[in-house]
Amino acid sequence: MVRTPCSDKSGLRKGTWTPEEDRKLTAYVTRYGCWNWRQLPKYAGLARCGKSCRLRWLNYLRPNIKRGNYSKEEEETIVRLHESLGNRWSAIAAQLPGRTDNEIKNHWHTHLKKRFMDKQNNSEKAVEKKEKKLNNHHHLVIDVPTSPPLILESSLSASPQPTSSDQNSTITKDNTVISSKDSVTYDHNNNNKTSFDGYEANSGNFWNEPFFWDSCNINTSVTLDPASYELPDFPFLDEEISCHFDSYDPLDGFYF
DNA sequence: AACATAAGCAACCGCCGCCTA
DNA sequence: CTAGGCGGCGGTTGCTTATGT
Repeated sequence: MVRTPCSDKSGLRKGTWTPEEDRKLTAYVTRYGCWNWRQLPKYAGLARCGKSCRLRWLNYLRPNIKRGNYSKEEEETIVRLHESLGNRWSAIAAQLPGRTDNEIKNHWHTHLKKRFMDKQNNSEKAVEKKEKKLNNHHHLVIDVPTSPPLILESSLSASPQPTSSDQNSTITKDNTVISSKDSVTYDHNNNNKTSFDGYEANSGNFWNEPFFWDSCNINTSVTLDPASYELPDFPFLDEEISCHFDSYDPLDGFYF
């Protein structure tokens, strides 16, 4: 799944995230939290808009993200919740730990919707049949179910196809996401190759100092364990701001 | 083998509601 | 009360890969 990297008029990058950008964002958010998404890319050395960073973190980089095939139970939950909540994907995602609203939305549109509609159609046809039959027998009152049954056939997950996420990336035991399909290669033995416009544009303050992973050992994959980083002090020694991060939630990876 | 079409999914866009000054 | 900033959300797009002809 590779999008051609591009940038908009303001010089902000768009499109697929590179491993380098992932590392920068992961390192920054795990260390300092998401105190302000709009400002964050500037401090993290990313030429991305805040929304893009937020989306990337929430959907792919944050810890405890569950990738890969959906279990039958998960699919049943999605269908059941969608019936009661509609397209409120965030509310549905809240009931499925590790799954993101975007992923659930995609899964619904590509897999579950069709099955659900088929079932609904079959159900409606069955009702029509029943209706016809009853009408033929001159019955006046017809009991029409308002919604199709939510029982999923066992065949739905009988031969699950690996998702592209499965095929293209793996998460190791230490929460390391390894992508084999990234369009941008990064030479970790030569960090100079990855000089970054947004980063270079700033000078004379914190962000024209060599970015912190230049001097720390980060392996070639995106590591999500904050403990594996050696990060610098908070970039701005403003007590007002840094006091917000005096506690760290290891589950969410945020400082509060 | 070459082309066309469908499927899958990461990422963007724009709207909305909340919060604060 | 109001306007602006921000985050969150859902719809949509566009690119790659898989499958069919």
